[in-house]
Amino acid sequence: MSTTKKGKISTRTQARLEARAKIIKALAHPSRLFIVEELSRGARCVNELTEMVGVDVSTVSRHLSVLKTAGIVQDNKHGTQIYYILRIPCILKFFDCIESVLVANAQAHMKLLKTRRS
Amino acid sequence: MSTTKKGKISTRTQARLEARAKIIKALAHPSRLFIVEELSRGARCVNELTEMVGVDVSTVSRHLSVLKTAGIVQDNKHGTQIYYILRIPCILKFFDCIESVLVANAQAHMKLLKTRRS
DNA sequence: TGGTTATTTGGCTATATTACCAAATAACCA
DNA sequence: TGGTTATTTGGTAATATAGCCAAATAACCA
Repeated sequence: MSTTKKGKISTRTQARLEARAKIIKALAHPSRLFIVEELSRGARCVNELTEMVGVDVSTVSRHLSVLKTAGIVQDNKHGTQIYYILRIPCILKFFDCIESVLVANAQAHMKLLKTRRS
Repeated sequence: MSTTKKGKISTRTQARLEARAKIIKALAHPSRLFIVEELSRGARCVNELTEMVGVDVSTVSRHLSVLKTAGIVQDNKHGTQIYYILRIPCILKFFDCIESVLVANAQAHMKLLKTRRS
């Protein structure tokens, strides 16, 4: 038996955590969240996304590359355009959970305001 | 009606994306993922977590502060110790989705190896 | 009060991330 | 082939993040 039970993090666990963190980090940017949401509605090419996101096309390309490296999106060459699609649609459910953090934060904030008043 | 439908991102949407990204970013670190998982088993004080994570206590304290600012954990003073607890337990389900990205990545890798061989 | 333990914060360095512009590459059309 | 459009990549600057050590704070005990 190796080190488990309250001890330091095992190498195996460490690797698992790093792998997960990489994927989460790939999602941790407003523009990339937008891209993922948009792709959930269907394939989009770099140009289309660029117009919507409103930053330089090279920046959008880099964001897409981050998502692709993480395995979240996949590209599809079609003539001179490259269409991106979501590879893991379940990523969207994930957002519900994030939303619940936001709701809780908002509630806590309200409560704080009320307390202050009394 | 304001700008929706294919146009650039609205200010409102932008704000929503930024709020979400902040929370996701707070989770995007191996040590913080570990902390969240550990807290899902029950309250832990900074010292306990520090022993497990294996970095300086000041670093763990900073990680906890990131999670707290994001609204993911909550602290509970108890004598000279401060116990942290998960504020949003659903955060854990979230990991299943991340896991499915990892599985898909592994499968793609396998497939690639097979293709190379033929 | 003075000492001890738990935790946070300031200051610093190293590294990573994001954005832009300009240039390179790729695919198509005339 | 030369031109045009779509996309990626190199280079660079600004900012953010993660880690450590040392010092500050807080709570307890003798």
